[in-house]
Amino acid sequence: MEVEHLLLEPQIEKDLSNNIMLMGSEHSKECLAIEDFTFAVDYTDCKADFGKIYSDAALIQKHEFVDSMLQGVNEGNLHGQSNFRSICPELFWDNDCAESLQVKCVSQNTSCLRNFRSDLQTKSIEIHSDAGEFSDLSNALNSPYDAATPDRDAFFFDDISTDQLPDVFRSTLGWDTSVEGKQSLEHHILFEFQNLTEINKFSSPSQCSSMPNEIDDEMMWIPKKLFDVVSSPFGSIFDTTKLVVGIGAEKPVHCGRDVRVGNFSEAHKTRLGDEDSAVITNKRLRKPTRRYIEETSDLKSRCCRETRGLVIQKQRGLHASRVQRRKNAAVTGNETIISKDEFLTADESRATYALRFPKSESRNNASEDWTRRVRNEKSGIRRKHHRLWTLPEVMKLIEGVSHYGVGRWTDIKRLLFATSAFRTSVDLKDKWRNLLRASAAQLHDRKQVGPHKKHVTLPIPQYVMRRIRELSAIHPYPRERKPRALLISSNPVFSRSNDNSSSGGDDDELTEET
DNA sequence: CTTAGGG
DNA sequence: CCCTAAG
Repeated sequence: MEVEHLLLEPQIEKDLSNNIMLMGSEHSKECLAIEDFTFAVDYTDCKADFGKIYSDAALIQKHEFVDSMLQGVNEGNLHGQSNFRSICPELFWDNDCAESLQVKCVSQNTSCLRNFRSDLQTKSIEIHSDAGEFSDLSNALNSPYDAATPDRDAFFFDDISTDQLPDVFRSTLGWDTSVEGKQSLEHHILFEFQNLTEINKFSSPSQCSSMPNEIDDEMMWIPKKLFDVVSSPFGSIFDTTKLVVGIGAEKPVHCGRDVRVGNFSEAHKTRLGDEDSAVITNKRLRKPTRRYIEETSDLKSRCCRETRGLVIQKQRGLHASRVQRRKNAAVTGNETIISKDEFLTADESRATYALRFPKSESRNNASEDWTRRVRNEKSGIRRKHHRLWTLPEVMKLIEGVSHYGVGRWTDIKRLLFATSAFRTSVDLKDKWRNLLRASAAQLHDRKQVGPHKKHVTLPIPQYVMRRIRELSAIHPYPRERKPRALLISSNPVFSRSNDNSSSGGDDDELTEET
């Protein structure tokens, strides 16, 4: 039943005008209001106010979109996908859990209204649109709109010093960045953070398993400019209506694993030889772990797709400074196994967008990063599957716990992490345990040590921490480590009352510890 | 197979 | 993140 209502047809249907109307300015408030404000309270008293940050952008984006749709309707010679998304950035739920309206910009000749994939809660239609006027996030952040909300970034980066930003980036997004400069980094983080959602969407196993490839082809083209800038503070995973609208691309970026690369093959064959790109070997250096095998087979079955891959040893982060990566050795996986398609994808993407998206290859095969290995490390036993938890994932986990309660990890995994093959239910459990510890430790830290503890780990926003604590009160973690004194003291007392005759004096030794 | 818990 | 006991 949980799933059933997710499969319901959204009200937004084939009628294009309805779609336009829905996104019109006069309806913006309804759009923002219909959602379940799970974090409404937090918004009001929290600095890291994503809602305020992004709601503005959302409105702007809606206006922009409507405008250009009305203006450039007849000029569409683009074949790109437009994604217009209005969701809460901290609620980057998988799209399985929400309805998505996808508006596609196609050429005039092929224009038609088409609704497919309704079984996936994704409404797709094709319209005319000239996306040339759309700006990407960088522009948006520097646009006149910025004046209205000059410091919306500041909400998020308030407490983060400049030299910590790279760490913040890495822990939030899961990979390193080479961007330098406070402003650039902040924008970069925000941008990548948003893009993350889009990637998750496209790596949905339901898509690859149930959708014909030819449709995937279209679905996977990511617009060159701004494909996911907008967010607004609404939505819980279970009743979120996402308006996914993006901007058409002149040159498509390939993203995700579920797509045919098409005629890129030749170009990539040559590219494979480039010293810059990668060294390819046919063998795997280590025997795969059990987990690796499981995940591989899991992916295989899910995607009904050939998974015969190449083993690619490649330097990640070609554009990042080595020094910086060395510092974060634990996260620096140099050995990556990805399928051929994915590699090609990444390469193409990097070649095209190296300047703007230095790490776009990481993002593009983010769904495959679970195959990453951590090499060397002082001969130490490294974790072969270390994949940092991103903030969106943490938010999903929290929402899952709030809906299911603690302990129903497989349920949470099924509904919220269905697209994340690398997150097992055990991982969710572990992460929750760690989150509890972190949230508890944070309280202590305030009183105790200095304010600067060096954000090596993901800087979880305060409101997230608060929510975790709320949940931990509602759903106490099973047997969360009691102080040892309690355990020791309780047992002897109990046994003494029942067992007077045999052991009288010995008990005192044990109970002394109280 | 899932969950809890130790490491 | 890994491993394993227990149900």
